[in-house]
Amino acid sequence: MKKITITFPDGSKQEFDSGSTGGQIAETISRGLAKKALSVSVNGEVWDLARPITEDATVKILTWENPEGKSTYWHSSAHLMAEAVETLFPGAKFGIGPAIENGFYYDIDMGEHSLTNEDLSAIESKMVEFANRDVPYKREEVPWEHAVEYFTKKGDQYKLELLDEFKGQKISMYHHGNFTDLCYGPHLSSTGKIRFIKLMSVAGAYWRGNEKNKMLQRIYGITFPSKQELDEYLFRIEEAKRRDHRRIGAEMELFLLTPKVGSGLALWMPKGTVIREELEKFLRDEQRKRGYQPVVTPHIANLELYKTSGHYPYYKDSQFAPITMESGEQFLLKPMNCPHHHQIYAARPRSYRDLPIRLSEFGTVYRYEQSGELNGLIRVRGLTQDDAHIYCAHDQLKEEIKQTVELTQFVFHTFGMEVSTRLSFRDNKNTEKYGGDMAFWEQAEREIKEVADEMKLDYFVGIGEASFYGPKIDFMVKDAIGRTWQLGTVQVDYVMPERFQLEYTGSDGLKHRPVIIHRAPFGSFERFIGILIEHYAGEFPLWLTPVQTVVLPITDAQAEYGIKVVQDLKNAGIRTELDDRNEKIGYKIRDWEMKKVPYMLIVGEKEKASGTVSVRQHKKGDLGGIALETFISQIHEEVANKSITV
RNA sequence: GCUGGCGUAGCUCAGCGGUAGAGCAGCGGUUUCGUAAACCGCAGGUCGUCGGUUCAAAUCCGACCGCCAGCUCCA
Repeated sequence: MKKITITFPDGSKQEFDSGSTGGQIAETISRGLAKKALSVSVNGEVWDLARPITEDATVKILTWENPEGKSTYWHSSAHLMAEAVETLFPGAKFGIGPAIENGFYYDIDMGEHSLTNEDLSAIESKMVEFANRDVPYKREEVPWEHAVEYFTKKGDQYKLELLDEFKGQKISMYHHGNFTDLCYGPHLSSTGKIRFIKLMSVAGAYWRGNEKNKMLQRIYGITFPSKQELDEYLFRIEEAKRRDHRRIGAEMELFLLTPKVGSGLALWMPKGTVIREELEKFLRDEQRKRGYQPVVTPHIANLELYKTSGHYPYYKDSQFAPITMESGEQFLLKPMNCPHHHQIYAARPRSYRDLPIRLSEFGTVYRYEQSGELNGLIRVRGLTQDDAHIYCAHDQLKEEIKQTVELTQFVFHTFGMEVSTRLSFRDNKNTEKYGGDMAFWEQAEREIKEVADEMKLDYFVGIGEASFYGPKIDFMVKDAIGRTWQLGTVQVDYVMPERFQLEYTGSDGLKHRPVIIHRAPFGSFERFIGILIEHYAGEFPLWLTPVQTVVLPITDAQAEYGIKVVQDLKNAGIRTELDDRNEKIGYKIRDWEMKKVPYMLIVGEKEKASGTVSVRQHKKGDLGGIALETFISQIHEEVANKSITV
């Protein structure tokens, strides 16, 4: 019998009979591992445990602890779900059914039938029943014609369409129970490993992600080997719901979205405005330190300006229609601040001595986002960017990029958010999406990568994520419950200087083109505050929170003292309210606890007599009595430090 | 924009062919109270809008509007 050498992740090697399977190899390592094994990585490719290995290979047994193992588990779950659907709805036609980050889905053409929640429960029960039969998943490799014949007979046009791409190749099919699917694999050894099943939702999805294609019904589900993990997952979903900025925003009266004003047009209420202004102040101060010059520009501009920039034709569909005057002049509600800033740059001849010029503006822009895209503050139609444009000479570019990256990182760290970095480059296969000379693009991408390397950023590259005028560095932040959001951006632009014929005179006396950096650490105040609300679950750090302290007199006898305390706090620049309602102290405490106010100052006879306040901290409880002046200086310190309480 | 689901009091929800309900919030009164809900009372809704079916529509049907989830898009 031929022998093969298997290399393990720790570098150790062992001989096996040729044709040994991943499952058998796992057995020789340990019983426990064999039991936990879901699939096996063979030379970096994920295989079924039952697939024979016939050549020397590097092998890693994959379990629930490995992303690839989870993926195998969920992919098999998708097949199990497909079997349940086919049993309950004969004639259903199947698109694709992959594992995703959290669980799996299957896109299904159900003909006229729309799936209901009852259907989902029925499918879920069927899945449990089928899983309990504990039948094996079997891989079979068949000639292409054979696969075509099978799906033709079954009438599954989607699978046939997929098969078109593999003409003449060997096709792998997977069988389990009464279900057969076209599939690369890999799969679990048997359905019995799938233990706890939850179908989450059903939604429409275009076949192959193309909106010209038919919309299929997509069922999302997730499965786990243990009840505990399922419960934890469901709990996380509840937690995300609890943090929903739309709910908290309404409860805390931060902002208002009403159809009476218009979809996606947020009104900032007094308390939300406090947060917004604190954020503005924070950034304004940081930018001033870094040599930015604030500018202000109007909300509309001549349409020609946006024809010059290229924004108008390119984003026509997502802009509010131009305003046409009787004279024939046309104006556009501004979708971008850049062309305005470019005009300020171009207002007079510039010397190399002036550069870099950093123009900043909290500029409000309007974009007609598709109705289905609107989402609370996260996606709106009127938004204010923390925008800036840096005009610099080419030899200043890398240093300027570095500074903007540093500013962005500083900003996110202030909020206690973990940042990861994506270099967003163009997709070479789809060049008509991008403006300008491709030589500039190559240069810009190279420079961005150099900066990222020099700064030792831990980055990944996103192909096809560039904007139409240049590559970007995008910052993805992780919030308090582990979700990632794309926020800040730094973009290098060689295109707009060309389009606007921007120039400066160099030390050589000749005209040169500047390079522009577009950057926005928050992105927009709307989106950023929406994310902050969810990140903090409405429990903002003291420097941001709309109401920092509330004074609670115990009875009317301390009302006057309460008023004095409130006034002292206000004089000290602390945002304070007085709760002199005729209610018991327990009631008031409960009320303000739910309003997430960081500090309650309870004043009774004792405090009145001694000129102190009894401090109760949100979620922490009674901290005891303290002199008012001491409390004020503690608050000042906490605000100045921008302490994070999460 | 597309597919599906949902629109009942400020909020959370019940009612699902036969005169619109509860809790919380609000307002009035009593109570003046020490660290997460005192008590009594009052008020509040053309049941998203418009049309249709019916003796009768919050309830059934249709269109529109809005919201939610997903898809597509995101300068």
